This record gives sequence, structure tokens and C-alpha cells, in this order.
Amino acid sequence: MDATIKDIARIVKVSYATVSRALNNKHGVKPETRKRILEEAHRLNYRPNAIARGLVKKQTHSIGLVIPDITNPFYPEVARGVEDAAQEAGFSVFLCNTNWERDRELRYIELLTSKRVDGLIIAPVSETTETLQRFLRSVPVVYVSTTAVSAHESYVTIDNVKGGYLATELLIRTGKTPVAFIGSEEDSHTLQERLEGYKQALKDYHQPVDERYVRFGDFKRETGSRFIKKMVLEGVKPKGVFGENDLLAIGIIQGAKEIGLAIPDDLAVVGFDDIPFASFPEISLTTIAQPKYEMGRYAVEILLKRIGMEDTGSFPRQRLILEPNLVRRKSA
Amino acid sequence: MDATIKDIARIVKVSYATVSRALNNKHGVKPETRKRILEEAHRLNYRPNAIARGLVKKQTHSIGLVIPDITNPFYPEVARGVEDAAQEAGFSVFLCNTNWERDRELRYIELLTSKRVDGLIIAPVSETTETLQRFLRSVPVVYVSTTAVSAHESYVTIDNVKGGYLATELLIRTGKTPVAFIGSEEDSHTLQERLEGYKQALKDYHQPVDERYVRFGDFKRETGSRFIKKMVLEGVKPKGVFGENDLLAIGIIQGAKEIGLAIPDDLAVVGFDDIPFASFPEISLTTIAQPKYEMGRYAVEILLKRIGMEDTGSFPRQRLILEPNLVRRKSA
DNA sequence: CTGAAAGCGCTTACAG
DNA sequence: CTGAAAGCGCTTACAG
Repeated sequence: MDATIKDIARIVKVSYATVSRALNNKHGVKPETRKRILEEAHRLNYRPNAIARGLVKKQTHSIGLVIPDITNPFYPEVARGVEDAAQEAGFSVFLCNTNWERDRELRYIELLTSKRVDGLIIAPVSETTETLQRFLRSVPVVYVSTTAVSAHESYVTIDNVKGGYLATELLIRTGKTPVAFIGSEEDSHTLQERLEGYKQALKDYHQPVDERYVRFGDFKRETGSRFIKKMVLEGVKPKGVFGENDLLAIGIIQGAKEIGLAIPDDLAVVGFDDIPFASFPEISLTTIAQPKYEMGRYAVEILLKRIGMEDTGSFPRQRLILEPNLVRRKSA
Repeated sequence: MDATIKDIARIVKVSYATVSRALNNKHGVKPETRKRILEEAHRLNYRPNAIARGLVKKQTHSIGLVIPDITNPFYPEVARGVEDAAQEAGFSVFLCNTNWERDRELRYIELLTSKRVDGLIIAPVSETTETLQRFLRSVPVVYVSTTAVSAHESYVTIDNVKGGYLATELLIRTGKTPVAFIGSEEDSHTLQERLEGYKQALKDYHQPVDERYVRFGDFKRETGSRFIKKMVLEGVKPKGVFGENDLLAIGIIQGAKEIGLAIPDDLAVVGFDDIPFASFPEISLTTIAQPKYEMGRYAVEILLKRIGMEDTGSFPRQRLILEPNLVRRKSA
């Protein structure tokens, strides 16, 4: 159906090696010949078959982006960052949503390696990357927004401990004690880091660490709302809350308002991520910003460097830990 | 590096045709032989090379999704819909952000056809699909959220006229007249349809159509805010506004509040799209909901049907126009 | 049930 | 400057 190199060769009456050379701007083709070939290619609406080329060059110029859910407001910017950077380098990106399912993550990785992507960027579902190793032997990968990876892998992430510290410190210094922590799943590595920052700040400022002020659920907005109400109902009454992420934090604000608490006077709230609508005047959430778009870009930069190397295995891991940034708005 | 069919053939001492058959569950391989092949494949950590297979079968099981910007809250759900549906059918999806640039859109389409995607789902930058035609001859495409395509193409979209009508009608019936219209770019086909619905409703309810109440800018939140303030400053004082999309509508609300208008009493606002945070209590935007996720799913369903056909050209176009749904919240 | 051969659309030494 | 040939990793008639 589509025109091939052979069609052009036949018409122009040269070998298809010559056509290939002309099309790829290789030196050593008579200008006259090259011109005729290019014209014919254009006339036939010729599109090089990247699949065929990929087979011989063993490079597909495609990478895979494996994330939990593009619908979660944290990821679109990351995705945009990787797509932009990839595109600039001539790479395409496969988008895969694992829906936080380990199985689906595994299947995607298998599928992508079958499609011979040149590399993978993964925001893993959970922290056990062990099962993945088998599939990942042959392809370079850089992880994003997690540090819980095996010793020889690359990643780009943020300093979660410091972020947690900054959030908590703000609350303490503005007199919003006791300060509570509401987080997602307890065994999440990310959560543990942010929690560590929280505890560290409490210690540094001589505040007691009271487990009643620390709750784990999931990362949904409703959960934040439910938890703060429950807390207050139980007589545990924080003056400040650090929500492990913005969705949770927004939920906390909403729940607090429902039971008549004024933000930030009765309850100050700080989140984490700085998702797009955190900055809306109606929300105006004080939060720890992550450079999401840049994380995406950096991830592909690191990945691309590895793709260039023939011996992927020996390439030194590269780990980028970005700085969190406290964005002060009205909720704290 | 990676094990191939030949490696297996050599070790098991059969031809590689047999290995291929065994691996693909073709009938006519002695169970004993098949077993040995499968075992060896597993031992070698064999991953079939989808690129090579794609070359011979002329099917890559990949599709391209070309949208303006995944960071725009309308698209993540659409993308998730197409990704879910594609994945269920064994297809992978390339994500491409055109950033509303016609050039970039064109380049992506060229790139994707080079990669021999089996099909394309496009939310086009603008309505002139003419330039695209050249690249799109050989690959099936279904458009999403636009009706402005050439006569023989497929699309899935929403009834924008009806949506505009519903929005305006609500405003009129709740006494919020005069009702203004604030939209993005005037030459956008989508805008024109929604505007048509607006005008139709005004006519049906015997309201004057006054051009001073109709403004065009872009689709940004800030624009909505600026426009409503400007309108009021000019002495044009609507009681209700239909914002062509939610971002605009939210901006309108914010701008209105800034100049002391109470929502919805002084000014009632209805948007279009029902993006995720329209439902947040702080926003509580009345809006015309689009079934975004389903639009994505339907688009791949239609696409997949076409991909199955050998003669793509003769396959009848399929056009799906979904129903808009008025979601009543607090802003109107 | 299995093998030899051709071919998918390209690239790349190797000759000339 | 150009061509003949081999090969990338597979699948698929065609024989046997």
C-alpha cells in the first residue's frame, strides 16, 4: 500500500541501497541522483518505515511512560515534561496507566519491552521493584518520584523528608500546635519520608510525637475530609494539619469547614505537590511544591544519556533529588 | 543481547519455524516439542520482538493519541478512556501534545505514520483538517471532540448546540437575564456550536440577542476573570453568564467575586465540560457535563473496527454524538 | 508434525 | 558514486 524504498528504486532505476543513502542524507550520492530520488519520494508520498529501520538499527526511538493514573492531577505535568523532552530528542512516548495495580504494571512493562522501547520511565505502583527486575534487565529505566529502587537504578525525585519538615515547621512556627499528619498508605515509601520530616520537625521544636495525631488511609480527597472529622469527634483536636498530598489536604479543608472550623484560624492546613488548582483563590492551599514538569524532563534527560551507551549495565546510576519549595497561600 | 527465536531453535535443535509456531500456539507442533521450546524460551527470558513481527504482519498494535495538552483538565480523562480501551484490546498508545500548534500536530502525525501506528485518535488543534489529509491517507483516524472534519471521517463528540442551549435555558428560566456568553476563539467550530445553542435559546424564550453580551478571547481562566470585570465596567451587566468551558466559567466566578458580586444571586454562571474540580464544594460550578472518559473509549472502539478492515477507505464513517448533561450545582 | 525458503522494509559493510 | 548481498527477528505458504 504505502510506497517503499523499492518502489522508488525501481522508478528511478537505481539500487535501493542508493535510495536509502539519498533519503538518509548520507554522503556519496551524486547530487543529480539524490535529487531525482527525493522528488520521486515526494511524489509517491513516501514515508520511511520506522519499524523496519528499528529492526535493523535496534533502536525504536520510543520510550514508555508507566504511571499510576493520568487522571490524578499530579501526573499530567510530569507526563507533559517527559513528552516535551522526548519529542525534542526525536522520541515518542507510550502512555501506560497502571491504575495502581501491580499486575497491570508488570504486564505493561512486559508489553513495552516486547515493543522494544529504548527506555522506560516508571512511577511505580509500590516500592517492591524486585519482581520487575526480570523484565527490566535489558532496558534502561529511570524511576520518577520514588527512591525505593534497587541499588543500581536511576531516579529523579524530591526531598520528601525536607518537604515534610518544611510543612510541619511552618505550622509549628505559626503556633498551630498540636499538628497532625494525615497520609495515604502506611507502607508507602514516600509517605514514610514525609512522615519522617514531620517527626523530625516536631523533635527539633520540642513538640511531642503523639500517634493519635497521625492517621493513614489513602490518597483520596474524601479520606482527608473523613479523617479530620473523625479526629475531632474523638477529641483529638489539632490546630494544624500536614496532609501528605494536596488532594488529601483539600479534603481536610473541606471536612473542617463542614464541622464549622475556620481555615486557617481554627485549623491551618498544608499539603504537598502543588497541583494546579491548589492555587485557585477558592482553595488557596499552602503547600510543598514539587517541580513536576521538570521532573519529567530530567527523567528523560537521564534516560537518554543511558540509551546512548552501548553497555547499559555498566552505566553509573544517576540520582536526582530536587528541592521542595514551600508555597505559602491562605490555608496556613 | 536479547534472546531470539534462533537461539531457541539452535538449543532445542528444531527449525525456527517450529519455534515460531510453538510460541504462537499454532496447531501442528508435537506437544513434547512445544514443551521443550516453551521451557527454553522461559529459561532464556525470551521476549518476542514485536517490531519484527509488526514488520511482517504489518500491524504494530499501537495507536497514536494526538491532543492539544494533557495538562488541560479536559484531556486526562479522555486519555484514560482511550488508554483503557486500547489496552483491553492489546494496543498501546503513543501520547502526543501538540500544544495547540498546527506545525507540531502535523509533525506528530507524520512521525506516527512513520512508526506505522495502526490508527490515530486526534483532538485537532484547529478545524482545518485539509493539510492533514495528505498524511492521513493510509491510516484510519477518528476525531474526538470536534465535528469539523472532512466528509468521510469518523468522530465522537458531544452535541454542543444542545449543550449551549441547556446552559442558556437554565439561566433564562431562573430569571438570570440578560445572559452573556464568554467564549474562547471566535473561529473555533466548537465555540460556534455552543454559541448557536445560546442564541437559539434566547430566541425561543424571546430574549434579545445583544452582541455586547458576547465576548471572545481564549480558553484561560484569567480571561474569564478579566472579561466579566471589563463587561461590568463598560456598563454591560448580565445577570447570568454562560462560559464556553469550565476554566473560563471558574475565572468568571473569580472575577465576579473580586468586584463584589455574589454568586449566584448577583451573577449566575454555568460552564461546559465538568472538569474534575468543578464539583469541589469551593467551586460548585453548574455546568454541562461531557462524558470524557467514555468519549475516549468510544473513539478507540470505532477506530478498532476500522483497523480490522482491510480496505480502510471504503469503511463507512461512523459518527457518534453524545448527549450533554446539565449538572446543577451552586453557581446557577 | 517439521524444515527450507522467501519475504516484511530497511541499513550497512564490502566491492567495484 | 553505485550495486549486490547479507541481515535485523519474525511469519507463512509450500513441501515433505
